[in-house]
This record gives sequence, C-alpha cells and structure tokens, in this order.
Amino acid sequence: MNTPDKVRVRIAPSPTGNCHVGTARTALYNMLFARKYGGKFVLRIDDTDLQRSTKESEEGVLEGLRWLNIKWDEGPDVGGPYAPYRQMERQHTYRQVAEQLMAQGDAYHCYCTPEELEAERKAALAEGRPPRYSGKCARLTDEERARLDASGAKRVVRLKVPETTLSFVDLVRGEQHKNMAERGDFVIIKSDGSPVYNFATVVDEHLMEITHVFRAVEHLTNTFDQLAVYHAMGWAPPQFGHLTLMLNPDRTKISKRAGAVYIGEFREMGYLPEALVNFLALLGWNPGTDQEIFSMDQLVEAFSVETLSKSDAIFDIKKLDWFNGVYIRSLTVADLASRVKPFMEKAGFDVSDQARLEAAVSLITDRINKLTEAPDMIGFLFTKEIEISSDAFLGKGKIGPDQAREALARSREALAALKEWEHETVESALRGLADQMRWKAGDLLMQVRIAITGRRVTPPLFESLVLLGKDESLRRIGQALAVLGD
RNA sequence: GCUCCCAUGGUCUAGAGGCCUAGGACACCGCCCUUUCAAGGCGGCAACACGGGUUCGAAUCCCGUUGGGAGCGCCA
Repeated sequence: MNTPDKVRVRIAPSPTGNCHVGTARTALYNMLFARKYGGKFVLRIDDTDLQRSTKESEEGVLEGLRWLNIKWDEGPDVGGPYAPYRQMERQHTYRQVAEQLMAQGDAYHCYCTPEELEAERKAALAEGRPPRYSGKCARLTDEERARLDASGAKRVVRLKVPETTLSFVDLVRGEQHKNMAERGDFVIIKSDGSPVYNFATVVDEHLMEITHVFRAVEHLTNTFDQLAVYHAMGWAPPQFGHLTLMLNPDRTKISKRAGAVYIGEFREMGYLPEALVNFLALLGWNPGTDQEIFSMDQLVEAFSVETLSKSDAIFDIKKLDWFNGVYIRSLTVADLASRVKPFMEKAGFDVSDQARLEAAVSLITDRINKLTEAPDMIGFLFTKEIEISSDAFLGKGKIGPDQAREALARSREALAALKEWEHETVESALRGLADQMRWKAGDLLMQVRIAITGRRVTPPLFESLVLLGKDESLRRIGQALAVLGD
C-alpha cells in the first residue's frame, strides 16, 4: 500500500434520515486510517437522485456519526477547501466532465427507452448471456441524432467502454481483474441531467483528491466501471479497499427485520457510543493481538489495512452487550449517572437530586449492561409508589403468608428501634433478627427486599435501605404488611 | 444465466508450511464468592466445509466440489 504524503479519505453517505451501522463502520475505518496517517477525512453527501433528500435527512446521518465521536475534517456542515460537499451542489461539474468525454469521443447520447432496455436485458438473461447494452446508439448518424433531438426524445449519456481487461490492486483482497468486453457502455448522465453514482463518485474522488477509498464490498465490481471513467479522463485512480458486509444471524445482509440497524436505535436501547465503536471496529478488522478493549486513540494506533478481514461477519448483539457492560463499569459514577439520567427521566422518575442519583447508580454499575436497565433497577429509590403483589412474597412455596407477615413485622420492629440508620446498623439488626428467628439471613432479607422494592432482583439491600431512609423504609414495610393483610 | 469475492467452534477471530495436543473473546454449562441479581475468579463444552493434489510435513500452497455473498440499473 502506498501512503502518499497527504492521505485523504472519505465517507459518502446518502441522506436517508438515519445513520446505518454499515455507514458508521465504514466511516470509522476511514477516520481511523486518516488519523493514523495524519491525513484528512472528508464527509460528502451523495444526494443525487434522492428527491426526498432534505436537510433533516442529512442531519440524521451526521448526528449518528457525531454521537459515535466520528469526526470529519471537511464536510457540508464544516466546509473545507473542496466545497461544496453535496453532490446536488456539484451537478454542473459532472455535466462538464461528461461534455468533455463526449467531445473526446469517449461518450455519446443514447436515446433508448427504459422499456427497450428492459426488454433487451430480459432477452439476454433468458438466453443465458450477461445483460449488456448493445451500443446501438453509438452508431447513430448525425442526421438520426438531429431528428431524435428535434422530436424531443429523452437521452442519456453513455460512456464508451473499451473492450479490454481492467485491473487494480484491492487493499484488502489483492489483485482484481475484469474483462470489460462483457460490460457494455453504461450510463453516466441520466435523462434528467443528473449523474449516475458510479460517475459522480469518480469525479468527486478525483477533484477532492481522495487517495484511498474504503467502502463496502458491494462496490467491488463497480470499481471497474469507475476505472473506465478514470481511464477515459486520464486521471490516476485512488487506491481501493473493499470492506466486508455485516450480516444478520441468518447470514443475510444486515437488515431492519433482524434488529437494530440505525445508530439512533442503539442509542435508545441504552448502548454507549464508545462500546458500539469498539464493537464495530472489531467486526471486520482485528488488531492481531488478544486485546479487545480499545479507546478511539488506541484504535487509531492499532489500526492497519493489512488485518482488515475478507469474510463477512455476523452482527452478534450479545457481544455488543458485553462490550457495553465493560464500558459501563469503566465509567466514573458521575459520568454513568449523567448517561443514565435521560433514561430515568423518560421512565418518569424525578432524578433532579444528583447526589442521590449518583449513589443509586453506584449500586448498579455491576448489574446493568445497558442504560435502559437502570430505571427498573433503581426506580424504587425515586418514587413513592411501588407496586407489590402478595404473590411476590411467596418465594418458591418455601415461605407462607404467615411467615412473611411475621418476618416483616419483626423486621420493622427491629429497624424502628435503630438510632443510627447506616449500613452497619441496618445489617446487624436484620442479621440478628434472622438468627433469632432461626431463618437463613437470605430468606429474611428477601422479604424486606420485596417489601421496599417490590421486586426479587434489586441492588444490595442494606445500601438500598440506607438510601431510602428510615421513615420511607418503615413506611414501605408497613405498606407490604397491609398487602399481606395483617 | 454470466463475472467476481469469501470459507477456522453457535458468534467475532488468531494462525501467513513444522512453534497447533489449533490460541483468545462472546455466548453456553459447572464451581467458587455471595443478602437477591450481577460483577469477579477458576474450570468445561465446542472449529480448520468436502475431495483431490504439492511437500519429509498443510488450517496454512494448488485444483475441483459444496455452501454463502456481491455485481451485471436512467439505485446508491
């Protein structure tokens, strides 16, 4: 791989309103590469032909990338020396290049209708031939063209594709060849005057002086079409590297039906951006060591084109969950609290007391893998009304209603007698009581746990009691007794 | 149909001819710890798609088969 003095890479998403994980991963790799070699990372919006593309839909993509801490040096929002960065704003450039190609005799107008072409394609497929444009419009005489133009026939511009074999060295897959004889002349400018992707992208890459193009494998075979344009224009192509696909568990291309695919969805599901980045980085690339946890800076340091993988990878959300848990546990309490906060608010809890929130959060760092799990875990500390059903107390048939009632009544008594409401005092009171009653401490604590939280799975009990406060704790035990019908 | 790409446990992968009795991680299972649940520690289950070559020796190289994928658009 050659790394020119100034590396320039790019990501060219379509403004679809959402940032797809695939786009995010490709953007990540490009950014890592740029930073690794001290180059520039360009964000360009590929909005040709997307009538519905709006400012908002573009913003959705940028927002997803920003959330992941993927930053670009040039783009529609930040500008740059190669502006504009939206293809819609570069239309005249594409047309100019197409004009030049026509003037050189490397491109021509084609008047075939979509219906004709479709029929030809079908016929070819039916006969087992690769679908290929016949090139008949290239043979039109000047008079025929004049007549067609006068009649107002729609026309596109096609590139004359030489019948030779084109080659390039793919940065991840090595040498690639394709015999263009079977390709046929393809469209570069549509009848509405807008450029086709394979054409626009070449013009942009060249004018923006992109040196390396890392993109998904679906573009591997497109590369030859693009090469044809580079050759016709006498431009030196950049180096290409084709990245693997991300797959659903059934090995089909990752899609909505199998789960989340947009960055915003992962955010809502309670994933941390740094965890998603780490996970995505390792899905299609590996550091060549056993290290799995990487900060963004470490990724930049470790990234290498040589270890980009060649085979597609299944997106395993279970592994993402693990990464997320690791990152949650690595956060400071204050940081975790601020990230948990919006999820608590969304669940309807008043978490304006920052100190209380932090105290509560510190109890669950080891207990959650996703931020969305927090409200369930610590919600009882931020509300007056917890729901308890009498069934909750009857653990595995071991403890009957009478026993539960006795346990709670005596617990309330023992706790009420406490002068100091602290972890140690609360703990010894309850453990002492369990001894007296000849209960296993765990059984007694479970009764109290349910009484104050309404659940069997909760943060540690003594800490919870302390945070709840004596009055509220006693009140809830009383309330539980009422539920049990004392 | 044609062209091209890919192929190590359920999943992500290490492995660039002998270091492989195939390593790590997730998931799963078990044990320990333990006030629930986790987290943590320890241990376990589990793979070179198949068939031919080449070689003293192949997960690693070659060919074929099979399986999966991409492209062949006035989509990007």
